Amino acid sequence: METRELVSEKTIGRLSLYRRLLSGLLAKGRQNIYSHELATLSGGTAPQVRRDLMAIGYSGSPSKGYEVADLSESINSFMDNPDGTRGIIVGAGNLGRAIMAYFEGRRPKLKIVAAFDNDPNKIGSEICNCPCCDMAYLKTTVAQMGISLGVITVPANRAQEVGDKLVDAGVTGILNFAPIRLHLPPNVYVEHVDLTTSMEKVAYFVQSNKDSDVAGA
Amino acid sequence: METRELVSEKTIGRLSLYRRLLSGLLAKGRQNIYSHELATLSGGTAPQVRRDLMAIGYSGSPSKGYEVADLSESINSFMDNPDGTRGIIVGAGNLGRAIMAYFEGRRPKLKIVAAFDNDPNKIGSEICNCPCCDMAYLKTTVAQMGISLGVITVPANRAQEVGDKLVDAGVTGILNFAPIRLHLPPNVYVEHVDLTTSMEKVAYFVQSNKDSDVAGA
DNA sequence: AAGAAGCTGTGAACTTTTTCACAGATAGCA
DNA sequence: TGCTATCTGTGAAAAAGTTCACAGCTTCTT
Repeated sequence: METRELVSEKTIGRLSLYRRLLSGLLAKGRQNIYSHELATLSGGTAPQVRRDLMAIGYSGSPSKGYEVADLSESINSFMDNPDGTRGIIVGAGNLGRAIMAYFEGRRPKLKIVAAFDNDPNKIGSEICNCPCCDMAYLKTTVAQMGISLGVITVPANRAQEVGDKLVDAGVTGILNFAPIRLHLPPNVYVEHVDLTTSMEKVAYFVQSNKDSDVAGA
Repeated sequence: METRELVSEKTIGRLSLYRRLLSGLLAKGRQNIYSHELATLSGGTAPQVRRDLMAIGYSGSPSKGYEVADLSESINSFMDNPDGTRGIIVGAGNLGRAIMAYFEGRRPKLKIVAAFDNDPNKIGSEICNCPCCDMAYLKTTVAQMGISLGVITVPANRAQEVGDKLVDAGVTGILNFAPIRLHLPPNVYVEHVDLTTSMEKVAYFVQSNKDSDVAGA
């Protein structure tokens, strides 16, 4: 009944990138684009782009390629919840506040509407146009505002507890920045953004470059 | 001559997680651990853990499993550059400063030693014990301090230019937080952390959960 | 001392993801 | 009109990553 579950996580990630690139092109007045051009912009390959668009049932035209505006709109309607998606963030420390600032106004259909923290100095203040609330109000806020997404930016030792509270409150998708893996029911989608691992991966591959002098472009 | 290039990027990522988990266990006085326990902690499977450790040539013992301290040390010596890895960050905005704070003192062999920005108000100041310098000094700093890693936290429209400057200065690994794909020579390792995509993926899978009520655990 | 239990290491099977390669389509041109 | 060039859509092949399943080892128990 739903084609949705059939589209892989990786494809979803790339579609998100494509539509962002397409927005940029659209702003520059670009009308059409070929798969190999989108591939270059997105750092992928042409067949991959075509496969990804095939996954959402989008068709281009031979020799004109894809229509930028139309494709962009198709990705939107495939990915966005028409009613919008509302999220909250738990942990209003440096990282939490930076992420709120980063996302503010980025997509019309996806908004962070409240922050939560347990620091009395933060509670009651406003961060990036969002109220910062006491954790005690998490469950009622989620229910009242129809929140489905939670962002976790608390320290590692509090992350599991916060994840449990979010799930208990009814959140079904979590973006976790804490450097541990959360244990949550399988119907909750969890995306781990592990900054330490990302950094250490780069450090590792830097080192291996150094060992073996690479020859040629 | 080097086993290093044979270990996949995914395995490196998991090793980074394993050693972090092992540090935690070590601090609690834990001595031994089985593959299935590490699997639970890391959100993977037991055979996967064993395969990953096989990749670095580490052997456990049947019925005792792996020695926590020894395994942790083995991963360190596999992943860390013995001379340490020094990095710089370009872009001292909200996100850049949050990331500096996040990494400060996290690993002895991996340090961010300087920040760069083009805002005159920031230049000359100190952020998380790092000097914030003018972009003009990037190249000489990289050379003088033996920097091999760069973190990009500038807006999308400046990211490619910053990437080019980093590579020109001699950096061979980049952690990019700007929401575009960088075009750089193939000998430079680039890790993209795309916060927008991560968020949009969660939003997408949240929505698809809602469509089809999941039955059972 | 011998059997039971439960682990690791790993070849082989399987699954997922990516890439290839080409039929079919469209537009431009002579 | 017919030829050429170049694109898309996609079956099939290849590659990458994961899981299975079991031989072999070690310890514990009786």
